[in-house]
Amino acid sequence: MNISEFAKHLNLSTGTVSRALNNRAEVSPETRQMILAKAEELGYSRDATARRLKTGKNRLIRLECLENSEVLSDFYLVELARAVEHAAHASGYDLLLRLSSQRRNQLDSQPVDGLIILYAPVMTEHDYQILTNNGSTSVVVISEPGFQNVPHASYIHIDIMPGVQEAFSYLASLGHKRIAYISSGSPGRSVREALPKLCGDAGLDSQDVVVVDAGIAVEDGYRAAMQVLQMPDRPTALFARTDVLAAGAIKAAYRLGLSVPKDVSIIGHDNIDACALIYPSLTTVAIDFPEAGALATKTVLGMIDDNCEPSVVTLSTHLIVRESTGPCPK
Amino acid sequence: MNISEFAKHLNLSTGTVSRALNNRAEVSPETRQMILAKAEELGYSRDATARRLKTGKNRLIRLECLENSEVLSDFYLVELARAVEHAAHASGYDLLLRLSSQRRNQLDSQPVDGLIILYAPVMTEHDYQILTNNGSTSVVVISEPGFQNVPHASYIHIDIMPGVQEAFSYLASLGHKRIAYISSGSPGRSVREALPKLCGDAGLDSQDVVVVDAGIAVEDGYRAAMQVLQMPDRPTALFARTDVLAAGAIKAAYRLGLSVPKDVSIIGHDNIDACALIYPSLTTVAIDFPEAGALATKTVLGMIDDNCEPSVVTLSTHLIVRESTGPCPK
DNA sequence: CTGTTAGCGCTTTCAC
DNA sequence: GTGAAAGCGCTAACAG
Repeated sequence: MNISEFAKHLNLSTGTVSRALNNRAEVSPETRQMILAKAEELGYSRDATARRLKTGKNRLIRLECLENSEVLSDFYLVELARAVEHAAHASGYDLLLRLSSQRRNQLDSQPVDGLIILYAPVMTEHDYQILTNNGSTSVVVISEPGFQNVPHASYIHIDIMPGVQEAFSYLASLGHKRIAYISSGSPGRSVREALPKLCGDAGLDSQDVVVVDAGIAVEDGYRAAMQVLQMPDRPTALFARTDVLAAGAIKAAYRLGLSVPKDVSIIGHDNIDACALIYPSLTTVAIDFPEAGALATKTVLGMIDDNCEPSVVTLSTHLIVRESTGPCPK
Repeated sequence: MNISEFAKHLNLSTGTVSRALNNRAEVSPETRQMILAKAEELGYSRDATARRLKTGKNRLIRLECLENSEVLSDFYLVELARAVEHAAHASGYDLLLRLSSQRRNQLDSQPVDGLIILYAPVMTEHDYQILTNNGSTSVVVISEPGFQNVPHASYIHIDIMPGVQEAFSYLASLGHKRIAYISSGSPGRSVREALPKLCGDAGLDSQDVVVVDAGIAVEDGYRAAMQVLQMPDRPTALFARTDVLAAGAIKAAYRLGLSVPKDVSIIGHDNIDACALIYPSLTTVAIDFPEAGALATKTVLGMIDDNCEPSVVTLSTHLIVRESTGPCPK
């Protein structure tokens, strides 16, 4: 049933029905009530497509998780998506999901009002024009600070440094001196570069801190830890860029007959839900993914509905101490 | 730019342009080439909303993950969603995601061509009419066998019994006799009911198998295992309905100073990605979520595009032996 | 092979 | 406070 059929049933014009359904003021309260009741009764609902065509508003945002980051992980996607979906639906927006970087047919791209991109690739002004349908789509990027790579976009920057600093200081407070940092590809550089300051503030000698590069898989963390834990003067604490790498490190420790945290302390990063599965429960630097998702959604909806200017918000991280860390062994 | 502006640029009619863009036969190859090239050059792309309104095809499917199941877990959602998204995009469909069961405004429901529902709730014919827009939306349900609760829907039934049988037989072959099954709410009943047969086929005495009910969280598995492992004649093997519960069971074993698998063997279920984080690597009954997702998508697209009749496909499971299981201790 | 045009279902301006 | 009608951008039927 379309609006004219429905209106005919009520002996009203499509205009009145439309106004009532849109909560316009110019329609009398009784008429509106009657229309609403009848709609419910007859099961009439407006065609969203036609509304979109007419109004130019899609009430649609897309969450885009590109596969080009060395820290992007399936493990926190649901947490993020849940927050985005919740916030979007609460504002009457529906959520499209794109997980793969498959080349899509530009000729047929689904028009959306807003775009939330996780770790956006570097983008030229021209790419941006295509992506945003000539600027008519608002975009917010969730990334680490410094990734200001999409023109006119808002950013939710997740600054991991506060949590990382906390972690180093915490390890220092436990008496650890020799520490290995297991990084995860290029984004790890920020920690590597900040190491002198990080160590200084923690009261550590940066000479005692070794940085090893790993990939993103558990096995990468396992291998990195295996290597580092078999060094002559092995570190007493391992700090990994992701919880996944930390899980690998724990496996390596076990394999070498080391006890965690008695022989070696291990700290992860991200506080993914799957942390709960690990034994011993993992001390980790927590990223608040639900907050990031909710904030990203709020930001993009603000740009869409209230014409907010692009903004940059930086989210912090903090250490959560659980059972995988302990005093430095003698 | 819309199609008439674009057509004007080329000194062609909108009809010709439309036909070219739709790969219709009646347009000359050169014209089509030229149109395609110009579209690329001028950055013209068709408005999907207008196409939808005209054609009645949304090229949209929705993945709906309702929060009403005791086995539904965030841990395999991404795997499933990835498969669905991949298959959908490959066929030119976009994917809407609904994770929460928030009451949505029926007056404004987003029209989709197809619906993939994970663990659908029981549904009356009337619910179905609303859900499917009077039957114009195809639906496929992913669930355990026996959940035929949506009228006219296709089903991807995941029959866990083959894998469960394998697991019991495998434990029997390792010499285990006293086994605890940690179930996860109501769906666990199927295993409880099948226990006599399961044990018979495995050569076990069902008297020796205890079933404990747990919830869905790691802590639930922990508590259940704690209880069971402190029984006078404690089981030598634990089999949990989900990997999450199994992870909890492993934690309990460790806490009690038991070694896995030397003192107690532990088997999980689902083979979620997060299994990789657990030590020792978890022997588990694998559900092929990517296959389920891909098949669900293929099925719903078949119903949409090729008018396929609703079908019921049953997917099986199988045991993956890793390191959390070993011979029964003396 | 190409051009012209009606109309998908809605919102919104303009009359009344 | 309500009705009539234009038109969003496209596709498809029809005409040539």
